Amino acid sequence: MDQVDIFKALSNKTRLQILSWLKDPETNFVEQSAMGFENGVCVGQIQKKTGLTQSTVSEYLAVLQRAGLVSAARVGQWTYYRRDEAAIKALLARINIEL
Amino acid sequence: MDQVDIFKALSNKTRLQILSWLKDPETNFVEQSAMGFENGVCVGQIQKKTGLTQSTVSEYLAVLQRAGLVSAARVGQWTYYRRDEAAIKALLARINIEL
DNA sequence: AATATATATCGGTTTTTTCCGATATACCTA
DNA sequence: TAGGTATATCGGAAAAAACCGATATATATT
Repeated sequence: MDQVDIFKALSNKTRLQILSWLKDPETNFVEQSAMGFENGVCVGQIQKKTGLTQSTVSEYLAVLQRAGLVSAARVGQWTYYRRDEAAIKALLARINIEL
Repeated sequence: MDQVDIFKALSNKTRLQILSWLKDPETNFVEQSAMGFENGVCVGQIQKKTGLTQSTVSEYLAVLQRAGLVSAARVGQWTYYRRDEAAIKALLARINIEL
């Protein structure tokens, strides 16, 4: 994934919000507390919070994943997304040098 | 200028290249060496290097400027653009915290 | 097997971005 | 003032992104 595509992934208000929410799932996705956040947050919870349709949010999560900013884990019928902190850190390091 | 718009400004290969070239004008814009780089690099030099049309490059520089990434200085018939290092630094600091 | 739930994918409409050529504006020089 | 050069702006065609609803797929449950 090249730099331009990473910036494109970040060029959308909703996607930036999702990334931000995923920094603190306990606070931002209270409904999921019962099942815990070990694997991240499932699509449905994120979708509800954005107010956009399921298909749109699914696509947005795919964009973030292709950019390497989040990772996905399928568990049963759910797909959980979480930030890929290592990748984000690496990206920041790179941007700090290159920009 | 909000975060999304800054990322949008960075979501284009040519604009990223321009930003990168402007880090080292002496190396990247040899033709302008005679007049020096005190005020930055003039549009024509940048345009030549991109291979795009004059109007496109002018618009791209305006996008970078609106994002606060470069500043412009008119001198005679020329407009010189240069990186706004302070703004870029501030942006990086913010991204490092918020992303 | 049948039904239900969660997510992904597909096809389409609308909006935005990319890039162009033509033209306008600003400045410089004779 | 007239003509030349540098840049900005305008109008538009083509490509990409932002969404959506409908449908497909995967898993779970009965």
